[in-house]
Order: sequence, then C-alpha cells, then structure tokens
Amino acid sequence: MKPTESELEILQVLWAKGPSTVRQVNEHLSQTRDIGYTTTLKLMQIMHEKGLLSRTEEGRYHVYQALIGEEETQQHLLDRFVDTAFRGSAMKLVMQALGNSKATPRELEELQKLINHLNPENNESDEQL
Amino acid sequence: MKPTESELEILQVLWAKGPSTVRQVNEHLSQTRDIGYTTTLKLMQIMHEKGLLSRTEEGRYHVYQALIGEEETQQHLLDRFVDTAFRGSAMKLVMQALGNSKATPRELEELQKLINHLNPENNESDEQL
DNA sequence: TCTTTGTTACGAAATATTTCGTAGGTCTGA
DNA sequence: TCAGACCTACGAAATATTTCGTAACAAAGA
Repeated sequence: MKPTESELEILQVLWAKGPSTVRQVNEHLSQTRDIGYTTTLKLMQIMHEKGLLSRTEEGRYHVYQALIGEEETQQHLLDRFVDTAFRGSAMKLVMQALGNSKATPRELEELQKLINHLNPENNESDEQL
Repeated sequence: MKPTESELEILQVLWAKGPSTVRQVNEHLSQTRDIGYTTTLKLMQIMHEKGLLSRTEEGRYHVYQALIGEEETQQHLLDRFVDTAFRGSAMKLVMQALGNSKATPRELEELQKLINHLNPENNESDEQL
C-alpha cells in the first residue's frame, strides 16, 4: 500500500481511464516518456501480485483495474509527504501550495466555503488577536 | 537538487538545528529509527559531493551545513508531488490537506488573509455562477 | 608510550526499483 | 497450414538507494 513513483504513474492512468489493458496504459505513458512495452507489463504484473491491481481475462487480453482508490491513496501519500517534507505542518504546505498556484476565482470560492465550514465562529469580520 | 528520502531526513535536521557534526545528526536520527553511525556519515559525505551540504573542519570534526534552503526545497518537492500524486492540481491538494488537518483559528485566519490577497475582487459576498 | 575512544574514508554488500530481452503461446489472414 | 503480429511470463541486467564493515589516523588519558 505504498506505490512507487512508477506504480503511481500507472495508477494515474487507470484512475483516469478506468480498466485498461497493458497496451493502453503503455500507449499513454509513452506520450510522456520513453518506456518499453514489457516494462509496463512487468510493472503491472508486480502491482497485481502486490494486490494493487485486479486482473480479468477478456479474450486473450488481461484487463487491469486499480484496487485502491484515488482519494484514499492521495490522502495516504499526502500524510507521508507532509511529514517528510514539511515536518508535519499541513498548514505550511497549504500556504505554500496556494501561494504558488494560480487558482481561479471559482476555486478560491470553493476553498472559502471549506474554510468557513471549518471555522463557523469567525466568518464575517476581520478581528485582531 | 533532488534529495532522496534519507537525504531529506538529514536536511530536516540541519535546517532545524543549524550546522552540525555527523554525530549530532546521527543522534537525532537514531531517536526515530535504527541507523548506524557510518550510514549517516556516508550519506552526508555523498550529499557533500553532490553539493547539497558544505563542510568545514573544526578541530578534528567536520561540521556540515545545508546548502539548499528549506522553503526553496519544499517548493521544489511540492511541485513534483502535485504532479505525480495530484495530476497537477494544486487546488485538489490544498483542499484535501486542509480538510484533513486540524487547523487552529489562528492559522485559518492567516489562510483567509492569503485568500483575500489572491482574490481582491471577491472577498465579501457570495455570488452565483 | 600505549591503549582506548572517536573520527573520517572507502569499498562493497544489501535492498529496492526500473528496464528489457527472450521464450512460448494464440490469433489472423494469406 | 504457415507467417506475422501481438500477447503474457519470467529471469536477469541496470540503476538507484541505503547500509555497514574495516582500515587508518588523531586525540586523550593512564
């Protein structure tokens, strides 16, 4: 339950595209970097052994599917990342990610809602402390 | 300029404690996990070769110091992380990190300021779109 | 001086991850 | 049927990372 970098790439494809064959995944990965077909195959076989992917035979293909959820995995990776890179301070990460992103007004509004929700006391005035 | 996991651990110590000897760093790391003195030494030597750490001789010790900044490195790692784990969506990461953190009112206020700053148009009313 | 302790240097083993070559099977169409 | 295209299995090489044993030297104290 701790995918490596390469495994994560594959998971990304499966999350985005749904159940896929090795060829489909490989085609996708090839667009961004050099990678041989059997490399992708081997990785997906290993992931299957590890229980990260399910596999069903359809005709002569194998169709693979992610067995772990995207959000769940992201949360897990995020927790680790906050620890290793930000010494546990989620807020520091948030501030830094936000400060450097070009968020749309739409997104900021969503974020605003989340903040108001987290902090119901305090959502209409500036106050000193 | 892409520290490994172990290298990051060492950087964390140096960032927190300032210039340190191998023994000091190792002592610190030992508190959280099993690691031999020469392992830490070797890592720090490698980091020195790579240009991640500077080294000055003081008496018979070597004193090491981080050559890359904490924020700068965090930003770099964050960029990579957003790409690999969140398919490039910084906002998604922010929302998820925030939703799962127990932020203090103090922190939320700071965050609020940042948002207002990012979105000067739109900081007092809800509107539809 | 001699022994013990603490230090660095360095090679190499151990482990983890990624990559690919090759073999063997199945399907398709000439 | 046979050749070619495409598939999986699998071992092993290549690469990256982490770990540590051993050697060599310097300092400190008996």
